[in-house]
Amino acid sequence: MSEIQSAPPAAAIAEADVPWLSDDEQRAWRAYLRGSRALEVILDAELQAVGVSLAEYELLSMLSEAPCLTMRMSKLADQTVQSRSRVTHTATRLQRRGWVERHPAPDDGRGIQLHLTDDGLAAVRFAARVHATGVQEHLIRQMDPALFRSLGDAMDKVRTHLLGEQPANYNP
Amino acid sequence: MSEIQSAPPAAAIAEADVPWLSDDEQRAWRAYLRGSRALEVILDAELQAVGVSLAEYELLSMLSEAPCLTMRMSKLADQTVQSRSRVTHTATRLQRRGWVERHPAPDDGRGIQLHLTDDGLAAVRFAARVHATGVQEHLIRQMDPALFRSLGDAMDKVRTHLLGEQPANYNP
DNA sequence: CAACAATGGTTGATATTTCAATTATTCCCC
DNA sequence: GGGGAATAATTGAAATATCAACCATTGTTG
Repeated sequence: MSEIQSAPPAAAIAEADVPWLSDDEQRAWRAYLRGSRALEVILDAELQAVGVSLAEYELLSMLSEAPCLTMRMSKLADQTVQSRSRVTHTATRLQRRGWVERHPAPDDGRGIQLHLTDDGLAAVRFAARVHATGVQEHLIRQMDPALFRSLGDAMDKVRTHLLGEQPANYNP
Repeated sequence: MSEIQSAPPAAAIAEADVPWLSDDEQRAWRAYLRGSRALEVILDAELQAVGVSLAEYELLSMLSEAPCLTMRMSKLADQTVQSRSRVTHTATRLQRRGWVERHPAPDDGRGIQLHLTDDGLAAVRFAARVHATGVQEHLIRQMDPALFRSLGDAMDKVRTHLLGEQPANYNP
């Protein structure tokens, strides 16, 4: 984010051989940064109000959709774009609440399968309603469907670029 | 995020009186979640590599554009969508590095003006190049200009909804 | 002008995240 | 089959973020 635009220091202009952002790009990027931050803040707060953080919810939600309510730690980390370490810690906390269990992976001695318990399923079902409502209200309702589709397309390109080809709802 | 789609538990379907997400919405929302997370991760990592976190960079960058390189703590918090407490802590760390100074606000006895030092300005100028390059590479280059504009528009609507009317580059 | 609410900012305890090892297992390949 | 590289997950310490309580000042109201 260049400080050059609103207070151009003579020295800095000379070295403009790197792709600065144009005014329009700058504006769009700022809107993105602030909007996405605010969105995450409110969705997290709404979930916290019912006792789950957004990060926790994402894990639980992935699990709830997985076959047998079970998924490997590393896949969970990949799909939620969280570090392995973070998933480990979060899983430990969820386990303390009795929402998940750890089981050794049958096929790979190094692996752990995280399994959603009945209590966990109940919790995530409840949270899912809160979350879906929030997404509708704060994101989808704020624009017409075409624009929302564009948003999805745009972010899908970013996702693909950074994370590779798997589609948004890939499971195996 | 409803678990209903890929593993519909009979019980949950009955209580469908809340706005679940449609398949398309779900896909777009997932793309957004993962894409935005991945984007933040990489932009943060690129900045960390030159010694600044994204959160720190945002503060420094705002300061660098402000008149007299100076801004009130609370405005900084508002504009970066961070809590006041967080801004306080971050400012303290930046101060330890000699990048910002605190001065009492002339007009309001409660207020503090954060001022960017010369070292801070140098640091943010350097970081800005890294950041702008990352935004170009990972976001802008990944889509055609029209789509990027749509992205900006979409997030601007979200921002307005959640944060109010101020435009993305409002200063006073 | 006295009370009292609201604002601006800080503080410190607590919770979470990151980071750099560490362990165990599997994969590869000679 | 043995040795080393890669992968899966965990650990604990350090960095950072959140939360609630707090102090000082300002604004408001009667």
